Amino acid sequence: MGRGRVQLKRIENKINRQVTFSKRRSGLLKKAHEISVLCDAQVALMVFSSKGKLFEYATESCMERILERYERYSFTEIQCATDEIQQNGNWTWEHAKLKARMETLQRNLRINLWLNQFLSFRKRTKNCKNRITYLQRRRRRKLMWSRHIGS
Amino acid sequence: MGRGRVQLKRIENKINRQVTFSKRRSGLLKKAHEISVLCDAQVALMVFSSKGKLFEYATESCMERILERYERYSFTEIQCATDEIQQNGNWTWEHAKLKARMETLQRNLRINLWLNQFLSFRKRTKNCKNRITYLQRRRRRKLMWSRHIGS
DNA sequence: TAGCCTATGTATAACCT
DNA sequence: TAGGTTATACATAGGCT
Repeated sequence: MGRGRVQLKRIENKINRQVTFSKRRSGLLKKAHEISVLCDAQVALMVFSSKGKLFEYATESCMERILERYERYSFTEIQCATDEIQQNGNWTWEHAKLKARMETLQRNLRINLWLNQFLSFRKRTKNCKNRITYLQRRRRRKLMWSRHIGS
Repeated sequence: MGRGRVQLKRIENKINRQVTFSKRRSGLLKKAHEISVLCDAQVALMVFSSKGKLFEYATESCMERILERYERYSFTEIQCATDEIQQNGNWTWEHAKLKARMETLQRNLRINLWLNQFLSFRKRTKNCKNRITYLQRRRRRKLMWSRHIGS
């Protein structure tokens, strides 16, 4: 598009690549939005630049719900695949695929576990801080009380 | 595009909507692929039709890795947000956002746990079946051996 | 449902600011 | 780095099969 045909290969000039990325990214997000509105579809789009910056679009700006839907979909797929394996005993064929998927899900689970640990750690830290503040306050109160009595 | 300008609103005619969806979907996937190649970007795209069918594109056809990256990114975001909360104590402002994110992640965790339980159940079932087959075979061997001795 | 055709609207490459 | 301009290439609406 534009002046001259484009070869479908990495743009070597860094500046051109950055400019093209910026322009095409906005085009892509626009098109994603259009199809979601025109055709009543749910769309989730994630774009990581080569520098690792994230740009995202999601229908009704609810990425989580769509990702969850994707996971459910994948889950159902695995269930079907496994049922198939059970039925026709074609274990070796689906094995690699299933194994790969499982590993990914276990990785995700690990990440989620991290997150939970992290959050509970934060919570504990916060509680701890609150506790300290409470104790300090109580001590101060006591001190003031004793002074009050003393006076 | 094409003959006549398009209003950005849901196409009411069901057949037109389906046709447009099909055409625009392929266009969107193509553009996603192009930006990923030209600009060295990682792209993950999920499109659910109004009927609930999933179409997806991912750079190097590895959706899992990109989703994982997204999760890591979100994780870092939460970490930053939480750090911010810790620093300036602006708890109430970020609380709702954080809580929503957490709920989603807990839901995802639950799904992952289900999946693991499901898969280990399948494995046990399979092991159990193998055990039965093994016992049947041993019994048969024994029987044949006793017949062999008897003859 | 998918594929081809063609007029037309859009996106965008190269360039400039 | 972002925003504006313009010539082109591309995408696609509506029609037909």
